[in-house]
Amino acid sequence: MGKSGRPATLRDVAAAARVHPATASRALSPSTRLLVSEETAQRVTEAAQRLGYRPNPVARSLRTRRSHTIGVLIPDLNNPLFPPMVRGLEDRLAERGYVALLGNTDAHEDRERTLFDQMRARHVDGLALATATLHSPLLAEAVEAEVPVVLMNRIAQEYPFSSVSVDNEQGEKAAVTHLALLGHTRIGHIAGPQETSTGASRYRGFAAGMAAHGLPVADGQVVYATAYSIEEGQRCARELLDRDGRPGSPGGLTAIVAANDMLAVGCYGALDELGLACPDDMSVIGFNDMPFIDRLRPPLTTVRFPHYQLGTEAAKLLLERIEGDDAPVKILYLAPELVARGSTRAQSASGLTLPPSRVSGALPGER
Amino acid sequence: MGKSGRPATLRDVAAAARVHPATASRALSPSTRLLVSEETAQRVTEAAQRLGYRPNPVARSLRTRRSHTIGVLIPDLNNPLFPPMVRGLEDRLAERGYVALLGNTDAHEDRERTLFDQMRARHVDGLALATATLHSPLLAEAVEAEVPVVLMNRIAQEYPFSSVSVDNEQGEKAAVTHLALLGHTRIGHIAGPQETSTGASRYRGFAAGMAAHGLPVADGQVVYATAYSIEEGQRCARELLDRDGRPGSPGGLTAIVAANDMLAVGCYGALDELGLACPDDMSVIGFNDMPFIDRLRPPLTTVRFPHYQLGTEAAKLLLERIEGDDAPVKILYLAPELVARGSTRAQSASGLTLPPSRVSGALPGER
DNA sequence: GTGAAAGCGCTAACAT
DNA sequence: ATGTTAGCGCTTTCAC
Repeated sequence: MGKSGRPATLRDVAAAARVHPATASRALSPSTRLLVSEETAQRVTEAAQRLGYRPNPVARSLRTRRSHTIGVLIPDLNNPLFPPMVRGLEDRLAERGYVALLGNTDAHEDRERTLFDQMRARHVDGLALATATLHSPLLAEAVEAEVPVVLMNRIAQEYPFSSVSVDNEQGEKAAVTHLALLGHTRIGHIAGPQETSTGASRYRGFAAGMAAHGLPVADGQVVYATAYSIEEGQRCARELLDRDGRPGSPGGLTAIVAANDMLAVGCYGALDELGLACPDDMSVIGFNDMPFIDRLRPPLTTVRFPHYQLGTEAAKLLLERIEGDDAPVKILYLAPELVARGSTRAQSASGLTLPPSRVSGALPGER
Repeated sequence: MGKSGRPATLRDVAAAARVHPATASRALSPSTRLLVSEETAQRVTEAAQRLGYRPNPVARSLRTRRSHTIGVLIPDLNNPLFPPMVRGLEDRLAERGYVALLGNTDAHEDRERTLFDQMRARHVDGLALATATLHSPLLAEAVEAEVPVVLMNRIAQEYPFSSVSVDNEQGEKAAVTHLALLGHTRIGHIAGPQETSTGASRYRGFAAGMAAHGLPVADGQVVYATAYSIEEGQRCARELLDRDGRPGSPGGLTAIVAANDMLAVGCYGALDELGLACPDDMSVIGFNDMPFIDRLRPPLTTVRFPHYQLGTEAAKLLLERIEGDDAPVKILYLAPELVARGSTRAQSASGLTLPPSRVSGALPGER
């Protein structure tokens, strides 16, 4: 802060260093510093220091047409998946002098449109999109406006956008393998909403996993949730157990693969209602490894989803596109990781529960 | 978007409407629209529409020295308290055309300083601070720089800052009352870090509650956590139970009031270790009503903290100070609410557990 | 190596 | 009611 009260400008620094403002500008910008004699550069730097000069990013943006601002669109910050993702993104962006403008769409189409427009108006240098309902108009506009975009946990093949997602199919397949190695053969699936890419790909992973282990999937063995909520999980689990008979009864399920942790928590509720115990009567496995999910009784076995890294990687890809001259579009997949906890347990072929075994230790990527 | 490719500027609009740019500016700004004839205003608006004109907020900021941006400093977005708070803030700010710049300090002093400076450099119109380690230098600087500030869940009497917080003392007192009405008399407290305002005020609330019910507090009956973490909760609970003897033994505790939910979850862990059951052997009560805390076994009785409203109210107070000419500084307290769940249960004077009773229904504000 | 001049897009004071 | 002028603070040609 200058003595004067109002913050020092480049002009003030130039005056103090007895040079032209343009020279001061050159001396202070790392990229142009070599255009200026070492001696004057020194003098300017020192003057800036003395006056507590801080460049005005607004003026700079006006001139350079770069705002050093990234728009981030997510459905809802309260969904526990997003805070770590956003932190990853912001941490990485901050390192490079960017800040994030966050918008919650609540999966509302017009809210999404409004936020998109507002961010464009604020001249964001790039966009990171994690919204579930991502409609082509937005993407097409982004292409036309040449705004760099990175997609988080979403893929849009038809657009030239980098994206980073977790390999959901592979993760859900690993979940099935985990159960299969524990001796389960009659495994149900609570699928996520099929219009979401996670719901669809995890369902594919489930089917692929079952097929890989030669396990049949009967009609009633999959129930589709209409939302990723505890209530839906409970409803679907109820339906699954009704249809296929309770565990213990012939042909009854012995395990449920839920498309995410919330649905798995719903399973716990349904099992409670029916007086069944997890994992004794039924093994349950989730997806995401949400915070505190390891504190439930029993601690939930789940497929960990590296949320924070999803954010940092997305930031990297986006910055590449923004700053690199010719960075290619990249489609990045992060490997999920099975986390075995107390909600899954070995099962004999006869339908009797076995004591916990070490067989699960053989799974790659497990901890 | 104009045909030309590059976005339309005010100049373009003015040209299209055959008026001077200044007139176009007046016609487009709600506050100055009355200075212009209805007819030309119409013409300008239409031209703007046609050209897809969007004002450049950067240029506007440079001119008006208002950025319509608010800096928000929190310790860590991953802490489940903050997402709802931030959403409340952002939702309210968005209504008024403001956006939030979010910064995570991780309770790191220099990180806080860096972020503070960056936000000042970006000319935020105001600051919302929820950082735990809030040092006077920052506050003093904010005063000097005349940046409006609102404190969230913090109070700094010595500064002219509005603040909104939950009445922690009152909330913790209600927790004690809940237990007292259930018949508990030997109640321990796991206090939060005493250098945080929440830790200190909840401790006061605990003491006040005990006093109000004529219950003595022996020396070993309070243990101080050094952090709001599950691990610390577990450590403290262990210590509490060691010191005062297990429940059942004469003089042993029958209930624990933890200064927040994380610490309460730690209690669950310690009870598990010792082979004790909650609520049969020991009642436990938390603070915050974190998401999913109602899904633990047993569901945690806790003091609900209206996080979202804390955010919305903070936004209101801040905008008042920014936009109002002479809005006074306000210190706002939000009332907490006791949420009775399965982790607390009635206790006879003799130390025997009674079946659940309805007595707790009498508590005001309970649900 | 440095200075001069111009301009990013907008708005506010002043003039008419 | 509208046009003129100027300038927010910075960077970037272009001269010298």
